[in-house]
Amino acid sequence: MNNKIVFIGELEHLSLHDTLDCGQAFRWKENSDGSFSGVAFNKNVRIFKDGHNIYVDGIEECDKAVWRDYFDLDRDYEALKEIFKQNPFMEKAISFAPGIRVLKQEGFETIISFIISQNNNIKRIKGIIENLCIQFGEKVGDSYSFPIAEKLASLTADDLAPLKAGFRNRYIIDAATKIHSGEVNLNMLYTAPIEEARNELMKIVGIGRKVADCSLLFGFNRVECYPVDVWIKRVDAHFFPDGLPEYLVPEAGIAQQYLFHYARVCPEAFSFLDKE
DNA sequence: ACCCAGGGTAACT
DNA sequence: AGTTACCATGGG
Repeated sequence: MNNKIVFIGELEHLSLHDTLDCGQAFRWKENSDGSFSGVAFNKNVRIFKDGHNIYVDGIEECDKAVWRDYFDLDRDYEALKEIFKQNPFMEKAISFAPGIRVLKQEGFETIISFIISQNNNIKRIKGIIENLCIQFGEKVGDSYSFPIAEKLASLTADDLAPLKAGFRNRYIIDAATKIHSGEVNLNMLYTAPIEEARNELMKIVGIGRKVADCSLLFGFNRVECYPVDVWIKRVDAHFFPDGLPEYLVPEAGIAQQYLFHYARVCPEAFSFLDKE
């Protein structure tokens, strides 16, 4: 294997830690030196920063555009954050983890991952996905690729029993089957009107609005999607009872990721609730 | 023993 | 059309 280190881009305000471990991706592992290892686009890579420079170790020069896309490097997050900060709670959320960027991950992997995420916690989601890859993926370096739709479509729900994903097993199989057959068309999800895209994904048993929105946001770069999970429900109830302000709406999904991470990780976020 | 986790489905009013 | 039990599993 050609273990080449490729320069991806230069960006001061990108934190690999905040971005790769804020609950949008589940397969990255932090190394002791602060770099991250994992498998994406069928390659086992290591990502690290040197100063402001971002590097991916283990790819070819021609893959550079894919990885720039993965980190959404051509979007101006600093300008976005300035706009978002008009809201005081948003300002706190951004200050807590300013280096977050919303990734553009692989579509199929994202869909299956967020099916697994439902009524589940992040630690366990990671474990189930890792076992899914080991069991049904292909060996890539010293790790495993995410299984392709064709492979999962050839299985039954019972075949997934070792994953301990419980009631989600049949959802995974239904998704893989409909995607592999073309009954659910992933290509349209990038550009279709958002309601149509959501409905396309919701043809799959086990995908409702929330999982559809997470899939579209993290897997298809649909930044207008605002997935509402239990944490965002709390945020909305206390800080956006009348809906999101207009300046958050066009990229609501990006705002959502700052809010989600802050609400979930920082105990201070809802400390005002203790005053009762 | 009870409650919760990046929810969805089916079966109720 | 709006609620609610139930769905597997593991951790607090």
